[in-house]
Amino acid sequence: MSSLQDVAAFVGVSAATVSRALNDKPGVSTETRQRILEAARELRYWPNSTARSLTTSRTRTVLFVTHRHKFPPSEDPFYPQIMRGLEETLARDDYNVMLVTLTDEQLTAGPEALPVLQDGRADGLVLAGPDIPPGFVLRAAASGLSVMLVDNALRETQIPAVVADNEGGCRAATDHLIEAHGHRVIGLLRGAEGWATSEERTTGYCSAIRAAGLTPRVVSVSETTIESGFEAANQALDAYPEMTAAVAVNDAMAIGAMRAAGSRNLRVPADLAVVGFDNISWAKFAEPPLTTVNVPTLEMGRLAARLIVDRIEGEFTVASRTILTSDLVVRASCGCEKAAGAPD
Amino acid sequence: MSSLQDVAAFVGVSAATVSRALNDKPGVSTETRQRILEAARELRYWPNSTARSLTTSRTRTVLFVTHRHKFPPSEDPFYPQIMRGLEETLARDDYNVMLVTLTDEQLTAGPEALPVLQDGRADGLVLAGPDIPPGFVLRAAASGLSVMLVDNALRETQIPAVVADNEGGCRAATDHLIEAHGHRVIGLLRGAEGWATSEERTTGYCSAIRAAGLTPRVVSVSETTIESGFEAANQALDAYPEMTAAVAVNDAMAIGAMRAAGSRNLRVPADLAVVGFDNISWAKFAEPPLTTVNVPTLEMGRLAARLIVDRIEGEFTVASRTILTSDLVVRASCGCEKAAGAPD
DNA sequence: CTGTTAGCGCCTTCAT
DNA sequence: ATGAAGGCGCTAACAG
Repeated sequence: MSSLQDVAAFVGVSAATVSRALNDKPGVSTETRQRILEAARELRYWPNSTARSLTTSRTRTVLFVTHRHKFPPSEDPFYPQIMRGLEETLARDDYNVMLVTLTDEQLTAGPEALPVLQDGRADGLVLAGPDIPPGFVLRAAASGLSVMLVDNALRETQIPAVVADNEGGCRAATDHLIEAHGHRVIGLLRGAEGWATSEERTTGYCSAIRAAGLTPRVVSVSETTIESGFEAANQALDAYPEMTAAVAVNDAMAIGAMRAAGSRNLRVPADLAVVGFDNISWAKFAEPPLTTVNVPTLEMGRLAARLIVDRIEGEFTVASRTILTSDLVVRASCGCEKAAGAPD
Repeated sequence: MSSLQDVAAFVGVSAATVSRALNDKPGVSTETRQRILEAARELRYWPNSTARSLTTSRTRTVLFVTHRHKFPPSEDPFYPQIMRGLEETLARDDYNVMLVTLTDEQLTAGPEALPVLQDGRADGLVLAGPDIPPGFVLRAAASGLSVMLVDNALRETQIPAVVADNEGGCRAATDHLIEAHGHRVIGLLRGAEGWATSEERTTGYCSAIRAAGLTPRVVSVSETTIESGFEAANQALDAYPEMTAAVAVNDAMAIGAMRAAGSRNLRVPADLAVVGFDNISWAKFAEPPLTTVNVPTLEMGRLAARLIVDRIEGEFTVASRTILTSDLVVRASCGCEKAAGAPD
């Protein structure tokens, strides 16, 4: 590999001049600049990023940090998709993404204990997912690195975040069951308390329910998997026999709920309408196809990329919390018609 | 951030001694080593990875390179999962993974045109997916970086690869249709020619078919998506009206085939048995649940991690091609019984 | 406009 | 067992 020195020697100028020419800095005559560019091409010169980082103390690297179990999240490319959006957009600005998945222990030990966050390898962190402890986020932000949250938010802080409109999306889904299908007894199947997204979705459900003069019926279980959806639906059906519809806080739970209905010989949507949240990849292949709320994962990643680059490069950013709209995707599990046959 | 110098000054020794102590090199008395370690902890010292890389010319970074459309592959976390396995295992050896997704243009332009492959940012590349052009692979390997292939292989080269047993898996699937269910007219739905994995799966199908004294009936379409599976199945059903079973080279095509059957009022598996390949996450939620061949994606990533670290660190590695077994996952779409109800 | 000097933080001879 | 010196490849400050 040839170095800056090689190019300088080749052209017969100093290294400083080559550096200036290659970095589009002023102070080089058009002619020598030309000769330098040609020489660089000829010698197949590429600036060594390590050396550059050492002097500039910028790595043009962003860490995509998630809880290890989230990547891939049990069964769906939710976070991978965010990462892809991130990578795609960062690449345009010549930034790179590094994947960092953290165990529970590492998450509780905190950012100080992680070499990769301390050794100057990265300029910024994108912390993805509601299961990154607030303490971790705060201490990471205090460490001098630029920090962004995605699919998570810390109220009462200035840490910028990109989130889906969980509340609005869940309200829309619940409204749809009430208004388009006339349901009056609608359960909410949710996971553990404490995660921002779950709380927000619950709020959306409750607000739609209350606005229609109905009673909220919430069942909480400890996780948000297919299995726990199965369990939560059974609990709900036992507790509220007159229930005709269920809103699940995510698609995995919704799938579980549909399985639970099936195991009780209830037809979906005739006997029990079900809607989910996330619009994961296989929601459309569920039987019946799942009505759900879309979360624009790719967009979240893209936006996070722009925002973190702005922060790293010291640009002024106003918004500290960006909410992306989450639209209802109507399929068949809510009771709407849906042509079978060809894929959509 | 404190530097090596700071620690040295604090303890009252030279930087060289601190370096030796921290890197477990001989030539430091047990006592000073102790004092240095304590000082480092106290000052919250972390070696700066950039500076270290500059002197050692090692970055402890591996690039995970895929075609951009593969990540996430159309709808399933196949490559994300490989990447996760890679990351998980690399992390144990203090290596990091960077995600690089390449467009068609970048793939044809070749590795020389990609700064990230030329600027000394990484020690090695894991090239994932059959759609990385051979030329790209060869030139990457010639560039001095350590290279590994995953879910792809280049015959007649020494480039190490980790692949699933595509041939054996597809043979097993086809055998199952013949032996367990007595099918005699079995179609193969495949995508474009040229990709190693597709070719190998086709070979497995053909060998099973021939071993049973049957005739291969292959339908090739240009892609391997749900849509193209729909199309291929329709073509096959038109061409071979007596066909009672279909093997698809991947699960997406299998899902498409089941939809095609449905649109012709054929029941799966009664009128048309279908098996897929990959065991993607939603295969088990298909209706009926899809019988398919599992590909151990996590394991592929883990193994790739070990092998590339060995290569980077100059260890001797014998195998240039590692084949991981791919087992048949029997569900209902092949005609076997499968209890409905609770998730599996 | 161009060159010289210095230094980023670390590792590695070579001396002592 | 320890220290001094040099250099990895690049950028930045200061001269000219």
